[in-house]
Amino acid sequence: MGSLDRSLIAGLSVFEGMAAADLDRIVGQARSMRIAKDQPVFEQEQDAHSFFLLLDGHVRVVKSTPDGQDVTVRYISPGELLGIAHALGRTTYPANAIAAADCVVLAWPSQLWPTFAANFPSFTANTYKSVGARLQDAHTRVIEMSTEQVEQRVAHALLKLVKQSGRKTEEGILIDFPISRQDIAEMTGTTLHTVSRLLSAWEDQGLVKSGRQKVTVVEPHRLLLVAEGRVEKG
Amino acid sequence: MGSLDRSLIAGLSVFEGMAAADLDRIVGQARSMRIAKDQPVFEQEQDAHSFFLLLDGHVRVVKSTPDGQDVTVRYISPGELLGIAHALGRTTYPANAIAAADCVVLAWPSQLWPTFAANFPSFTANTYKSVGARLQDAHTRVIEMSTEQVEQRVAHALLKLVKQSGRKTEEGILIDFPISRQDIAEMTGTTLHTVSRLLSAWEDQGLVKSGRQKVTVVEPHRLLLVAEGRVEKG
DNA sequence: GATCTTCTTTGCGCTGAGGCAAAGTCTGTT
DNA sequence: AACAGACTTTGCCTCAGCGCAAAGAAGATC
Repeated sequence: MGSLDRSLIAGLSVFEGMAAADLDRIVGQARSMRIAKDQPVFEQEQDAHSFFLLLDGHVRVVKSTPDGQDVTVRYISPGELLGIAHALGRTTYPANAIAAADCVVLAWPSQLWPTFAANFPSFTANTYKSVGARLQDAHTRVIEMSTEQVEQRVAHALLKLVKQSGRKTEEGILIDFPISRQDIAEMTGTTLHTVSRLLSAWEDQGLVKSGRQKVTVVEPHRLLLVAEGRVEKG
Repeated sequence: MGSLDRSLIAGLSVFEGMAAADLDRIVGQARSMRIAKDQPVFEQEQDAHSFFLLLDGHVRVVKSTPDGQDVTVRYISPGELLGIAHALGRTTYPANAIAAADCVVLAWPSQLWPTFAANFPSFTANTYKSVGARLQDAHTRVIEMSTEQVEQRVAHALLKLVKQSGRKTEEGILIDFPISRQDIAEMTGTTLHTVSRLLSAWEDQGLVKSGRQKVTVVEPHRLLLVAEGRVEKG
């Protein structure tokens, strides 16, 4: 596996406040893996043997319902942990994690977690801080689903993706990995048809430009107005 | 405040696996408080000065949207922690916690959290385990909101309340604290009108009995069928 | 026991958004 | 360059569930 060194992880928020020697000790126990687009990082119900850090690429976390519908729980960007089931007292993964683009991850055996927790208090604290943020996000999601119309939810979802993985282009801000209408529908609790209609309408108004598995937000400010429901239908 | 002793908390799952002496040390630093029905335990945005353990009663955790709608995040039963913002890296409470019935809580200053985390590893692990369960619940909630009809969601909500706070009576299982149609609506992302209509229909079919701020589930099994969408409308 | 307040029920009309169906478009492959 | 497969667009119809409105209980208060 060759030379993993701390430069891979130094500077990431989960490792904030840690000594270089500790980073070395942590990286030293990791295994680096490449995961091709559309391949799983881990799967729902599977024994949670490892936890991961995404170094490059994008991962989609999806839960499948008994009757076969998929709901996207979150998208993961480089620098974030995933699969930390053991840190939350679970022994299996609660969802499927699928590479939304080619990825590079670091993997640690889950049994290292207790040791890490005991020896690297700021790593632990940072990790739980990010768990707190996820819980927060999940609640925000519930609130959006409870109180907003589909149009607002889709707008919010795009803005979140843009913030998290936006890349500036001359046309606007591009969501920097392939994402289909269906994917957006699974994030917002609607159908690909409705998402398609919304994107078409927004394109007519000059808010976004979109194509096959590709969305560019042209006017984030106006899209935010839509997200906040402060725009009447035209 | 008098004599708090470990018998108050021994046996609760968050304190599982802890020595009696440690329980004493923990309880010794707590303050016990009574909170009357409809009074706040803590409020959204407020500085998270303390974290709490509910000893008796029921607490409703509610988030308010900017435009004044309320969404209930969860109901808390005796034995559960609440307000552990600091353990998740936050300095303010993320929501309002309101006594749904008269309550007794223990309170610890938040600044004790790091000490507890360092000195009582199994308490810490148990706490994060319960956070994991909450995250799980929140995701389940998102999935329900995404894939189920209102009828199923309300049925699921009632079953969850029954499981969590049900008391057997001769008529069925009573949800053991006052809960209005509005409260149920805020848990399920619908309106009190729709909840009222559903309860009326279910009452006609003999699934539940309900009254002012009171719901009794008469036939949990049949209600579960409704929750799972395996029943056609009659 | 009369009044007030809060909670609940129910009727009616409307509409946002889903289901179905079919056609269009893009990409990679042979 | 034609084909296959995957993704997207759009039209039309339908209906679950919301908004509005008004009336009906059940407690609470004095």
